[in-house]
Amino acid sequence: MTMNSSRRSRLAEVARFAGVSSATASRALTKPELLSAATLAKVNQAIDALGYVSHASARALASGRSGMVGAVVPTIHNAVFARAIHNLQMGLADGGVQLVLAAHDYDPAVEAQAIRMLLTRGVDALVLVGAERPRETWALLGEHRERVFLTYTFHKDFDSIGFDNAQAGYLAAQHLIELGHRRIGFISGPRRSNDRMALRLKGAVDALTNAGLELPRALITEQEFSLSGGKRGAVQLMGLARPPTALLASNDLLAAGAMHELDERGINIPGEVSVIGMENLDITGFTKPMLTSIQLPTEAIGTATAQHILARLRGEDVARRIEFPVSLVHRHSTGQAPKTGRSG
Amino acid sequence: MTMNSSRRSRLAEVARFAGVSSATASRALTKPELLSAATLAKVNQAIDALGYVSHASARALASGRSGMVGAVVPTIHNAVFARAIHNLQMGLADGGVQLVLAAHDYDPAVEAQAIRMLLTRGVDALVLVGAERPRETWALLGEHRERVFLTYTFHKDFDSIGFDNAQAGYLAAQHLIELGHRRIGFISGPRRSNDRMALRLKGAVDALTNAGLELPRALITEQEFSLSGGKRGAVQLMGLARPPTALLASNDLLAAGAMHELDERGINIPGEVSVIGMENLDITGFTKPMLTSIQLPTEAIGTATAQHILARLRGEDVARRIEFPVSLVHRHSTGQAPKTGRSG
DNA sequence: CGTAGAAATGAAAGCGCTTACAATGTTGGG
DNA sequence: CCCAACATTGTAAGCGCTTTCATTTCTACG
Repeated sequence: MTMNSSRRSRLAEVARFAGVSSATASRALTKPELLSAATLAKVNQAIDALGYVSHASARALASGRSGMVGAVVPTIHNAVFARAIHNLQMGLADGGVQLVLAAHDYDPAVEAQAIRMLLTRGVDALVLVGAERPRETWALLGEHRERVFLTYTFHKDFDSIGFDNAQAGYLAAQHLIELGHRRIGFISGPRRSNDRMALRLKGAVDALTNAGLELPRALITEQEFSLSGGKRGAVQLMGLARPPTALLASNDLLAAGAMHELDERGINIPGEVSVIGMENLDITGFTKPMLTSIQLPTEAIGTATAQHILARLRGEDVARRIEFPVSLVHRHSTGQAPKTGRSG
Repeated sequence: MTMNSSRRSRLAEVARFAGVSSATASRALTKPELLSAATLAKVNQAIDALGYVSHASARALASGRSGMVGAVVPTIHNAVFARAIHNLQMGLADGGVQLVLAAHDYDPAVEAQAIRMLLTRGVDALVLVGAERPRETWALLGEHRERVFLTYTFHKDFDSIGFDNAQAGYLAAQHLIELGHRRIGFISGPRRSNDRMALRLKGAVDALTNAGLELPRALITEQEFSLSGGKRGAVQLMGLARPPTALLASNDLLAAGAMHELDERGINIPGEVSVIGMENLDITGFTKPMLTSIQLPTEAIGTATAQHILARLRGEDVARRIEFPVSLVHRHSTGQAPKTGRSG
């Protein structure tokens, strides 16, 4: 029941109204369990009567805690991050913590700047994506070791929440290899400042190596994360003298874009060329044929990160590392490699 | 050049190091033009030497300005909002302002709560989407009239940045009408707490009315924003005794999902049924046939909102209302209505 | 009853910065 | 050479809250 209209009331006024000291009024907000039931009730009544709203900056200054968590992500256009951020924000909100968001579009300088800003801002925790960044940025982060949380990759010095990107690449390649494919084209997302991509590629290479195969440079193409990027990737790979019999894309959007191109060229999927993606987005059910993909725990990362941070802020002792599994979801875009390759 | 490792240094130390008062040191940060070049240089040198980083909460408390802008959006999964937020954040960052983000998943109670939290937080500006919310929430916003910025719709009492949603619906329907369609099915996104959807629908109805046509209830279906939602919408509408000859979806994802369903039913697009979407996303170029859509100024909204807020914070006098145009992008999913309807 | 120890409350000192207001130094016209 | 007017810098009072430490009030037990 807000009464006074203009000036926001102070805690001191609440205290006076309730007939207690401002220390007690403050405790009603932060540590109610320290007060007797009667006092607490009086203060809360005063708060209602005056329509009191606490002043976040003042609290932050006095307590040293800001009640905010910062997150610096490459972009929120990518569904992977959109999901994770969404869950992160929702989870934090449940704990009364606000999310300050910054994106950097894969530019390390912008990321560094954002990190600096958020640290200045005094966020209680800082969520970052990946582990690839310039030495100076790491140095800065090192000074705030206990507030920094890494996602999508692991790092021994920081709390990390993620999954095994290499394993994701491995599973995808393994699947294709088992289907008899020997020449596999890899459509990667931007690899600059993006260790996840490098790891997925590495996993695929490992699988191939284990099978006595190779992934020549020519069969790797790097494209921006989009349908168009996937299309361009397919154009490039299928334009080779000896095109691959399978396309491994490091996300579903790229895979769907590639399928579009194959379709336009009249190439049968998976009869002539198999395609596999990653992330297991909605779109996998809407391609023709439906897209085989690697399920990544993107939502889980957001939720788990929120939980984890909240627990840490509460002072609980929690695991320094949370790893989620990845798995293959076999649909219809992958099949046996064609009997005879298109070339010698 | 950071020197002292542990304790973060204070402005007072900088002042001492530079041999000036702390007021002067402060001015070096906030109003450098008030200082003589020599003094400014001394202070900046001290700042470097001590690796000084200002304390945001302290500044906020003392100055009454937080350097943060809050945004409360329905969700960041929807590409429309993801884009706008991305641009908003980037634009604000250029002005040294941080973005605090909250999503509410179209739940008015959650939105109200988020608004309250952000206002408590003392954000310098608050960006909201749409104008449909409970009376109490409006009352709260009314108390902060000068900090609230509305996007995607207009409101006479608040600064607004958006476009004419009704016009978008009108254009789409008009296009179909001109192609001879008389029975148009409308696939809407969630309309609860979402005035944009209501407006788009209204625009379509207006266009139909102007042409002496109607949009019966049965031809309107409400689905969640996703490919699957679009598919379900098509299932529903095409399952009618007299199915429509055109589908108007209030976003491209819905339209693409609907096309998928039509395709599975062996219905030719646009020969038998035309489909039109809105937003003009990437995906319009990847459906078969390519999707006709209404171009919405989503990126512009983010960028413009950032500019606008920054200008306001600088105390500049700027327009209270910014409206961007929408336009039809004709591709291949819409065509002449079939000569003979499927029914009497 | 008296008293040790716990529970509840209060007094007051900041948290690190900004900003009126005051004080000092400069400049140029009369 | 004096003084108004301006340009710089300093003094000090907060901004609104939390929290340590001290004090008072209970509780329970001998």
